[in-house]
Amino acid sequence: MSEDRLSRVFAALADPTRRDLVARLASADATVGELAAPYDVSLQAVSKHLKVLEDAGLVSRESRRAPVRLEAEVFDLMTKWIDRYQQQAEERYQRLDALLAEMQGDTAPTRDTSSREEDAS
Amino acid sequence: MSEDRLSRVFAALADPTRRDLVARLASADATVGELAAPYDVSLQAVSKHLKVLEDAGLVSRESRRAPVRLEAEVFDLMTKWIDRYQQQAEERYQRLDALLAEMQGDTAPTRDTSSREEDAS
DNA sequence: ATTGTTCTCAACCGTTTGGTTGATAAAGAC
DNA sequence: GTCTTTATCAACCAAACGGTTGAGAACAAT
Repeated sequence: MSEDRLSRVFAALADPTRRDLVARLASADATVGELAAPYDVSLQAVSKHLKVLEDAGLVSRESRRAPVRLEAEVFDLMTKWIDRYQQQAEERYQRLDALLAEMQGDTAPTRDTSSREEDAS
Repeated sequence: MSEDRLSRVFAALADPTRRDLVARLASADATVGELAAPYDVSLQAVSKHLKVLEDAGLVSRESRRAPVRLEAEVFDLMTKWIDRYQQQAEERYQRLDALLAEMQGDTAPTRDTSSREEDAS
């Protein structure tokens, strides 16, 4: 289930350190050690963070000490989800605005396509 | 810090139930009770979920029993973050491709065309 | 004012998370 | 080979999470 995958992606990015790792990997691949250097947590902690990112599919490596690479395709998963509901919500607002405009400018509200919506009192 | 806000937004969306709530609110406002109905968890659990969404700024209400409304602007925060690094990563790939192309068309074949990474810095 | 209904608060419980330290595996360097 | 560096595994800990139940607050209705 890719639903579960979305959960993992969002959860992975909910941590500031992990978001920073992603941000840095966007400009250059880097080894675990290099990535860990700037933070004041242990290397093990960063290694764990990378595992979370890897399990979410946001990051990959060819071998143990190889540089970590950002997996940009996963971003599409998120944007697809976001865009869908953002668009849907915006359409609703537009419909609502149209309805209000109609009610105000004209006293013949006969056909309102958004009939299931309660009247915004 | 709006950095912290991003964390809250991503964390909020990391839960499938909360994503579903957002999905449903994208098509229509709804009260807590209405929102809770389809799930087999307690109303209190859903109320908690809504609080998480509210703290993240994803959702709002005018009063206690008023219908919950989706706050679409927050999506921009995410897409802005995502787009930035996605774009950055893509640019890197393009630069890398260009580099490889140059190296191949140019002098000695440096053999091993699949040695993609590093040295791009 | 009393009654219902709707929602939130509080306390609790098991699991997950982000961190630690210490030991161990794996890859390069000599 | 041996040694050193690099990264992971394992066990542990405190805090946060997602759920429960029970009590109480807030609002609508009579």
